[in-house]
Amino acid sequence: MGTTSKALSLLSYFSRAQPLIGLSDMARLSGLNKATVHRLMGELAQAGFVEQAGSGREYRLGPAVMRLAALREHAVPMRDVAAAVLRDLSDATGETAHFSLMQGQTLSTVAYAYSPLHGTRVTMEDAEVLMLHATGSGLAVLAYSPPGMADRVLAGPLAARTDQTITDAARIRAILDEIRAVGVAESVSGFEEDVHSHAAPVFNAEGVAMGAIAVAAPTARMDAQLAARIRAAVRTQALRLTAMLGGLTPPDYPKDERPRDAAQDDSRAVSLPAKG
Amino acid sequence: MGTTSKALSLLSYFSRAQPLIGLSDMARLSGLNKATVHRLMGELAQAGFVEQAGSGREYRLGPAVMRLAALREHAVPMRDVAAAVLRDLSDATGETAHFSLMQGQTLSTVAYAYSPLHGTRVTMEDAEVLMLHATGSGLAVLAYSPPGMADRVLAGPLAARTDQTITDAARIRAILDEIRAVGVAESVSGFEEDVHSHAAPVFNAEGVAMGAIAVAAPTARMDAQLAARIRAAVRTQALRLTAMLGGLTPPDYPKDERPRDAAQDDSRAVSLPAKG
DNA sequence: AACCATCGGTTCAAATAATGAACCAACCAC
DNA sequence: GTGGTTGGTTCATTATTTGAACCGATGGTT
Repeated sequence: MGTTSKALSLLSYFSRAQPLIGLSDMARLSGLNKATVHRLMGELAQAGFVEQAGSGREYRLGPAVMRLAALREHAVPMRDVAAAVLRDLSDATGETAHFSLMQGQTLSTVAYAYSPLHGTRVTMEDAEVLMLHATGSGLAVLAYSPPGMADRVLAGPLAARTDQTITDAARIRAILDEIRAVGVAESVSGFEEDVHSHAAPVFNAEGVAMGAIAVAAPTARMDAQLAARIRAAVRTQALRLTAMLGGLTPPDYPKDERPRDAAQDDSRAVSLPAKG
Repeated sequence: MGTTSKALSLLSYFSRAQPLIGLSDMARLSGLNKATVHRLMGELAQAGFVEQAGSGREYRLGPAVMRLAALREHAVPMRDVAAAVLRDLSDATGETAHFSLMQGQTLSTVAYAYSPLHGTRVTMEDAEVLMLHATGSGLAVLAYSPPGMADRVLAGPLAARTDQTITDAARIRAILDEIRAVGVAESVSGFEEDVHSHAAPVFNAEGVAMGAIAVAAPTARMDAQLAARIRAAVRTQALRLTAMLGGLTPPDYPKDERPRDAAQDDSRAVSLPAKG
């Protein structure tokens, strides 16, 4: 790993939960020597990527990222494009819609839209990181990533966010096959309790999944009818968003939703009917 | 300069005008060896800070900056805070208001607000870089930066954006003194033709200028009355924004707008009355 | 079709920058 | 005081970065 990668990796330790990180903490988190971290943070600070917070001498993300983000958004107005699609998607389903993008090894939320239809809804956080094996979006992306990708992720430790998170690699592999057969992924309470999400992949110009859009609904509200409506809508809108972002939906992506049995699995249901 | 700084400096060559940069171009722009640039861009790409655009193999800013920006904005909601202040400022003046922050050696626009009052208005670009010697905001910041700062900037080449840009270092030094006497900076057509801007510094917790807010109006609309209203408003709102961002307005900052002669300079007017 | 100037990308010995254990001084809780 | 922190520094050792030269491919010119 090059020095630059190390420096950039330091930035990834900042999160919503931990916006301020001290020198020693950063050294511990990254596993790098304190002197090394000090120098790297110094360089990052000089470039404005981090700054030292007023009171303590802890570091936080700096203003330079704001400038770069504005330029990125101007060059690739993904967020705006996605916002329009998400609005349609949440209108069509009456539930929360969100769009997440792969960045390195993680999936992070780019935009979301709520529906005013119900008083209760699934809420999202800006820039939330979604676990690949425990969310509908993550599974949708894994199903349509290069083979090595899923292998790498499933080889690593699979943390359980809830007691319904599936952490068995073999079972997940089977689920990925099922997703590929239908084009839509599903997760019930795998990431947050009482959240049932459906997701479909969004492809880049090479036909590889670069992210996913999803609809997240309270499990209490989910039934066969709503699920069918959501699957159809998320599928349609994913195709549309892929096109709008200049991506290419691969030829082997299922052409249209197949007829499904109305019967749902029990509460632990996560997979889609394997039916081919 | 460390390797990390070199890598980060590459990111600064992306701009609104040049969102896509090829390998050879980047090597030329940065003055680094092509092989070096290739490796650094590779590391930046791996971390998601840049990506290679679909068609050519040129680079552009990547999705990672979006995520970091969302976290930064969550930790330090400057943009939101500034947006409210700018709204008030543009309402009070009927003209375009904007807020810019120092990042390294340059001043870049963070947020702006338009007034619906007039059909013609000064328009802003996201993340625009403002020249320190040629804009009201830049002069306001220079006037309230550590002494070395102005020396460094004025020692370098002072480019003329328009034929009314002041490029004489001695003259600018005199103008900075005048700004310090009144607390508000002014620039007429120094950056864009037919734009008259007034600016006031925004201070950080150490009492050093970290940026400026400004009101930009078409020169055709500027008269003594409007100028007086703008000066008062930009001053008030700068004090307010400094407070809201946890900054400290230094004790020697002029307490209130002094009575001024109604007489304006001729068209080349840029300085404020030196009166002390 | 030959030519020339690009382009992005690669190679490898030489040069340079990164590294980390040990060491500060300052701060805080006890 | 004492012990365990903190952020920050030093410098000999080590490993990474560097850049001239070199690819093959592409695209325009003659």
